[in-house]
Amino acid sequence: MRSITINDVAAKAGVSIKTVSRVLNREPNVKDDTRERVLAAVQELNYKPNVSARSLAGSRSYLIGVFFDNPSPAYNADVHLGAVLRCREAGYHLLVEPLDSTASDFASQLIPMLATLRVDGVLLTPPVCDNPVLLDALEAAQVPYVRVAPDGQLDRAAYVRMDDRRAAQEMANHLIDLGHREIGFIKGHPDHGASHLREEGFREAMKDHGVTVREDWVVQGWFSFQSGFEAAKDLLARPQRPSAVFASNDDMALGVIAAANQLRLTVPDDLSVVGFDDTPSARMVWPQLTTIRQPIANMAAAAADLLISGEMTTDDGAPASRMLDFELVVRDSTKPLKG
Amino acid sequence: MRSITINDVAAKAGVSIKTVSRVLNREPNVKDDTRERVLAAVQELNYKPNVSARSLAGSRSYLIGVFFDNPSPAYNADVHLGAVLRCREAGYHLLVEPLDSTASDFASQLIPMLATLRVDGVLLTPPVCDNPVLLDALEAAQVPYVRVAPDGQLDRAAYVRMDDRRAAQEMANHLIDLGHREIGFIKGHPDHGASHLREEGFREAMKDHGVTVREDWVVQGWFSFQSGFEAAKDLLARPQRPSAVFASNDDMALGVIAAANQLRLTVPDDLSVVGFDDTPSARMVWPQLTTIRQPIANMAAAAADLLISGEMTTDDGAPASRMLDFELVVRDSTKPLKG
DNA sequence: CTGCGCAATGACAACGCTGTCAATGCGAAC
DNA sequence: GTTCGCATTGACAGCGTTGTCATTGCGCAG
Repeated sequence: MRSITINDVAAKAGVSIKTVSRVLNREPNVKDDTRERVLAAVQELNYKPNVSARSLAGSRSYLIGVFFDNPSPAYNADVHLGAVLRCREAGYHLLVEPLDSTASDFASQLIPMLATLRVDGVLLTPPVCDNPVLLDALEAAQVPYVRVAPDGQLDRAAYVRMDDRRAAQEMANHLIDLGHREIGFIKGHPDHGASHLREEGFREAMKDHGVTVREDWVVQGWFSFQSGFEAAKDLLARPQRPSAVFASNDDMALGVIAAANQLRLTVPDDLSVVGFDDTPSARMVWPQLTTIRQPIANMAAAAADLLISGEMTTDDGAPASRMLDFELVVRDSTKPLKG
Repeated sequence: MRSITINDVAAKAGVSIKTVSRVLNREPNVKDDTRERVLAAVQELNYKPNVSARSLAGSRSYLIGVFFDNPSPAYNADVHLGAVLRCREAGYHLLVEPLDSTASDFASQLIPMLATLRVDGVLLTPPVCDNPVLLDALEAAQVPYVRVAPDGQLDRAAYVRMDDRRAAQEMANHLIDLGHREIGFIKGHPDHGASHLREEGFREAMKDHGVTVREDWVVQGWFSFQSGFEAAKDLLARPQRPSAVFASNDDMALGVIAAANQLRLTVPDDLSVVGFDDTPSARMVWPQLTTIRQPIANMAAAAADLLISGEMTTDDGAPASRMLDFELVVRDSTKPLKG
């Protein structure tokens, strides 16, 4: 099956291949008349340019890499989906590259890969988006990259994120609006910037409503089910216990629900529980979890956008960035405090 | 950053570029001496061939596509991971292509994509691996493909799978070994071949041990949490209820646990529950779920292997296939029947 | 009517590799 | 010593596109 080349199109449209190339690449200086004739031929022959030839001849590869080392498959899947969809619109394709950032030869594995592929850019998701070794390597290889939900070094490169702080604030407001005052909080992994933002948001909401945070009800967690389970068993076994628990992510919130079940507490009657992330598991329990939906796919799409359009810096030279909206998803794990 | 080309290597090794190419592609008729000299130069310069140039000049693209339309992100992630790892070893890269098989222009979207990319092969996962439109399109475009865990039409093309039937049998054996005789079964989505295999395995194990299957305890589910939840609420509310429930997948098993919790039944004390798949959520509940771990990543790796090696048919012309081992994962949701 | 300037188009090399085929080297057979 | 055959190597032409630069066409000022 010999496939259709630019020559076939050129012949059919009665122009040179270069003119076809110009039309395809939206270059200026083509008469409208000619352009239409070419497009018609393209359509009729169902011509699709050969990516390999394009990238060999030109500067772009029409390939975007996604690097990740995230334990949550749901997160990765959302990133892929969002990015793929946007890429497809622009004729790009997505190359996925799981990374093992714990490996010592991590970076030395990477650079050759970049050299082989000549991707037009890469999309970095947590936690690799905050790996300085990786960022250095990318910059050294002059590969453009956009970070999704980075923790810090925001002035280093373009990024897309959501407002964790304000989301946590809204979540806390939700609990307070339901009448809760005795609210426990389970912190996330201290190495994750989001942990701190979420805690800050929680504290801010409490302060705004003049509710005191009981520090002995603020306990450390590690973003894992197990850590949430144990933190909750500790918290809920005390003589005085909160009427609501705000876990910094869903996995821990599920741990809280499991612990409550074990202690014969009914959620949400005896205890309201909220999480953060809206992972698939959040709906795999009863009661289904009230949580914050991160716009992961949209963030990835926005990141792909920046990469494809090349708008990696603002006019004044600072890294471009996008802040996307989250969504408070109220389900069955929260309930107004009984009179 | 001009990158290193085959010319640089050839110059350094003092041979022609064609000889370098021979070494790199493991072609015969190169003196050991020469080969070593070339490899040394490759090593020293850290040369990596340009994929675009390779695929333009040669027949292979060193790209493998993964098509999927699976609602479970964890499943997809495992597939990607397994495939990527194997691909990387062989210098291949993975292109992910989520498909929307419900879209009407599904196939017409697809063919151009294949034409553009010239992938060396594609990996098909459920449910798209059983989509006849897709298979037809791939065959028409002469794109080799390997199916992971296909339902039927096994003589059509190469595939990799596990023994759902025997896995279900072992799972049932586990329950029977624990002393359970009153076992409920929640069927999976009737359109999925695995549903039937799992049910058969269950029935076979029961028969082997001379235990009668109570047909009123065999209820229909749809592989979703909700369907498991509702099936279990029905099943467990009856005057006579089973001492164990075998759900055809984890999502439904989690539904069973949730229903049990709601009915104030303690798992596993009052009821043993088992699932199938070992999804991440299986560990996000208490008690953690006894289940079957599918070798998803390994299946994907094996599929990539077949694609890369080109061993798509056996010597007698039949499609190649691989059957991989599963694993029974015993956790906390099963317990010996009391007295 | 001529000439200038810019828009529109095309010819051709280059991208980095592989496939084809010719050239060379070398040992064995005569 | 010659010749033949095969193992080894290299020269060169593509692969299908884009970049560069030359050429053509055309409207408008002089």
